[in-house]
Amino acid sequence: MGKTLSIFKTDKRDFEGVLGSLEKDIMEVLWDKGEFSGREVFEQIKDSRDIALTTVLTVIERLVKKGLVKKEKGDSTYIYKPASSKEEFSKNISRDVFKRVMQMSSSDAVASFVDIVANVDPKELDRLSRLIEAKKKELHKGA
Amino acid sequence: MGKTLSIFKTDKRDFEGVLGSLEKDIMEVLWDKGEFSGREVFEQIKDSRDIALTTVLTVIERLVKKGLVKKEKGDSTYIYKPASSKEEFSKNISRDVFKRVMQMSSSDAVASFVDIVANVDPKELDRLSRLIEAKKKELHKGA
DNA sequence: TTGACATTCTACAAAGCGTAGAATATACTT
DNA sequence: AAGTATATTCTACGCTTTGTAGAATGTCAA
Repeated sequence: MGKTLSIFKTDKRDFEGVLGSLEKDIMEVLWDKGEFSGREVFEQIKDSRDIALTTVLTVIERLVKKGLVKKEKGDSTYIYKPASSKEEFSKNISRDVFKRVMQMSSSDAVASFVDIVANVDPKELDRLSRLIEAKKKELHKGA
Repeated sequence: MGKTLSIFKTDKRDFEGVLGSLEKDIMEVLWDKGEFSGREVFEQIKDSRDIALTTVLTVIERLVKKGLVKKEKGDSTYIYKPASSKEEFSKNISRDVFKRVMQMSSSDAVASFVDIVANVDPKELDRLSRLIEAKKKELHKGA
């Protein structure tokens, strides 16, 4: 099986084009520990990349502006926290992405999805079935 | 229900970040008719946007470089054709997107997917069930 | 006041896309 | 062959996003 198109700008980005690579690293740190000062984030990251403190701060501020990170006054420094858990974030992104892909072509999308699930995580197929059944019932009930 | 995050760069792009808006318009024209000269594409597009011929040509060339469009010598001009049908293209993109989202968090993704399908195109739920059953059998068979 | 650390500002480079004029090539017409 | 029209290619600019980071400014304690 050849690799699929490699046309994606998103190839070099994470979380479906929402985050750049440094942004993602920072979010991971924050998600991991819940909250951190700018310097602490820097300390966590500087081992894996050669980077300046101010670079990290700049990017954190951008994340704040984007609404992905909350900034709160701590004792002597500001502290930053993720605006939502990684799970919620992932879920939101999935929803968004799926919605758009479905609108592109729902039948193709559905077929592809099953293939991918089977490929990436076959165990999820059962869960998927159950979720569908549940959803159907919910719909019939006119929920 | 608020709208989901609006953080996506892809908000202003089409086909999941693969195409810009003009690129997309051009692909649509080509998908629609199968093939066209540069000028013809321009003719099709110029009504909906105020644009120069060379702009269209430039972008078509970029699409050629990306491998999305094929360029062939015609009689007096080159003609351009989509490298793949819109369906195939969509499918490839879906696969890619799904794969990445699944890798992000397969369980969250699966749950979101069912919601979205139910939302966007409930009829697809049944098809989805059938596809899953088929896939399961296929897997058991050790295909 | 002088550091030391925190925070903000300002700035640059690279990439991707929309944009399009300038330059060049090719061919048709007279 | 010269001239004109059309086709194709080149070159380039602006805007946006992200990574990058130094300079400037703020704050607090010794």
